[in-house]
Amino acid sequence: MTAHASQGAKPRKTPVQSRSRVTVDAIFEATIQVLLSEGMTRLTTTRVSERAGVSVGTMYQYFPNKQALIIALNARYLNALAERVEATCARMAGQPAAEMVSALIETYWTAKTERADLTQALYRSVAALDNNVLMQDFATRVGAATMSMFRQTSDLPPQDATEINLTLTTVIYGAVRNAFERELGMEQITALKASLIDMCCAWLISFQHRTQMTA
Amino acid sequence: MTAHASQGAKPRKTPVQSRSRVTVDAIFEATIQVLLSEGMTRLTTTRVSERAGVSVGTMYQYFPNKQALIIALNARYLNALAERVEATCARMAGQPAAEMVSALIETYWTAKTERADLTQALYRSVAALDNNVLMQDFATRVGAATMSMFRQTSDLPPQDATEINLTLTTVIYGAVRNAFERELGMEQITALKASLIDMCCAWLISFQHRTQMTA
DNA sequence: GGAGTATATGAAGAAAAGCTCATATTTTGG
DNA sequence: CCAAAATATGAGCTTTTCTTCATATACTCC
Repeated sequence: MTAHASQGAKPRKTPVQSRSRVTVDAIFEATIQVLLSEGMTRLTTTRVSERAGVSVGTMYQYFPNKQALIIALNARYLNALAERVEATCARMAGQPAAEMVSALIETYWTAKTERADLTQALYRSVAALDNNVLMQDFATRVGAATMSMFRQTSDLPPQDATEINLTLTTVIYGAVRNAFERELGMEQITALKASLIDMCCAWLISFQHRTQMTA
Repeated sequence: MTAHASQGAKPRKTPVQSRSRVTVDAIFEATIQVLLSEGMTRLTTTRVSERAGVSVGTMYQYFPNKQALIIALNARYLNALAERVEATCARMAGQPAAEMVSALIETYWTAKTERADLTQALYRSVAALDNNVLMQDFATRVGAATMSMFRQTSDLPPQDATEINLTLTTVIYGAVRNAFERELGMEQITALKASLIDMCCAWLISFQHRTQMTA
């Protein structure tokens, strides 16, 4: 992974001592705080390092530029999210499709809700990036996990897994994100989640009916 | 200066002569082009005015700052989109809910697909804005139109209109956006649209069943 | 303890972007 | 045709931001 480093997106140095690991963590934390309090446009290297309690030079020792910092932060977050989704997928293997959908939405929703402000801040920070391999990679990685899960339902033909996977993931990720962008009250959010689950399940059932007919 | 407009988001001057209207249009067009060719981070007042073939000063005569320009551009786009959705809603009043959903998705989808690159560029440009009343206003406006439409279905109880409206709009807008963010091939896009319509309809049917039972 | 490596510092140069204003040109209306 | 209003200009001032580098401090391990 040291080779192609497309746009200087790689860390300059990798921390080896414990204090530097602390430093890098502090920088990430500071980035989040600045993102939340000042917004993406006012996020500068100086502000971040100030907040982190380190000098600008230190920051540049680990991140070759601002973009790399944002990318790294998002990569970190997306990685954690992917791990959780993967865990859910593994856990639900072999279950009925409706259970899978429900668990998937629950996982995704919870991960986003835990820190709603951060979720939104990160959404915006990635959008500010011109290049966007991150989301693409995330989609591929998580797509593989859900795909393998849907192939192992107890109540759906495996040959439909591709269509099911594409549709469900698109709808779920999209709806969740949109739900966050509107600023809704708690009751609406909760109702929305329930409806989303219902909707996905209703579609799956209609799917089963169709395949039964053709069978 | 006039009364301190909220965040300087208002146009400084409103064009009255025809040549100035041409100028403003050119600025909007240039903004789009720069957005597409250079991306949001490299979009600067200088670059935009250069592309528009006017001087920077001229730009600042109509837009007090860069943010105002982006806001105005998006407002313009969202207004056009809202009008189309409103037209569809008006046209579909009294029809079966499934027809409504289908028409709504079709309208939204077409509007986005017509200029997919622009759609994506605008998504990013708004996201880069720290403050975001635009989307909120759009959601409210379009929400009113769809709400009124769903209240007039031939096959659904009007008291469920609120839940139906919130759920469907969230799912549709979210899914459409997500579909654009992944870079999918034509066949996948088409399949996705069909599935989305199916899914919404399946949910509506399940909804009808439930309300029939309680009735 | 000391040589060598890792990490931290922050003043300062360079680049970029935002924005203004004094001046010039065009249009309008009487 | 002329004065007032509208519109256009763009050099250049200001502010912000990025980034580097020479130097200093801390750690590791023999």
